[in-house]
Amino acid sequence: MPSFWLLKCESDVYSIHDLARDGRTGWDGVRNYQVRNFMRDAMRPGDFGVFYRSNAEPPGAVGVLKVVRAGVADPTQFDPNSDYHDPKSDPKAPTWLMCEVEFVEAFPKVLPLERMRGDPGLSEMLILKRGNRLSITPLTESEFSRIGELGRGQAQPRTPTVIASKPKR
DNA sequence: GCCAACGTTGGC
DNA sequence: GCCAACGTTGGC
Repeated sequence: MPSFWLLKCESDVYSIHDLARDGRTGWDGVRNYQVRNFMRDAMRPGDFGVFYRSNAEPPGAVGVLKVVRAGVADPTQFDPNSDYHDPKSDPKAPTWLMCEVEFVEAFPKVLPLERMRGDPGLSEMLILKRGNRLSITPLTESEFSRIGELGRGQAQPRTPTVIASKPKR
């Protein structure tokens, strides 16, 4: 039984189109202990994730990815030229982990954060809670599938919209 | 560019 | 181990 995740990335750093092009990438640069522990203790190959873009106009969900490896040592911590270099980290016991993900799909257009905020099925989603800044958060299966429906534009309206028109004479 | 929220750091 | 100061995130 897979788990489901929402992975945030600033869109000018790495986009869903970059992932579509690369096919597979290391989700590196995580420097938060809680998120590291998610990747170490709970994330497993075969899990699915929503790719979420932050610091973008509009912010929102842009596609789906699949976890192929989890809890892998993040090489950027040992790279003195990287913004994520951590000189205190011991190569024999790396402080920071990453996961590897592969492209699954890009939504035809971004599903804006604002749209997700308005959806009753997503009201408990952590990303919508005030002050939540974790770059990876768990999703329930129903949140994951709802985001997929909305993102693909296949969601049924809750109340059928009838366009009233005057009969032509 | 503002600012609320949160994590981290470091003096004591 | 407390907690003030500081840095970062990220929506708006």
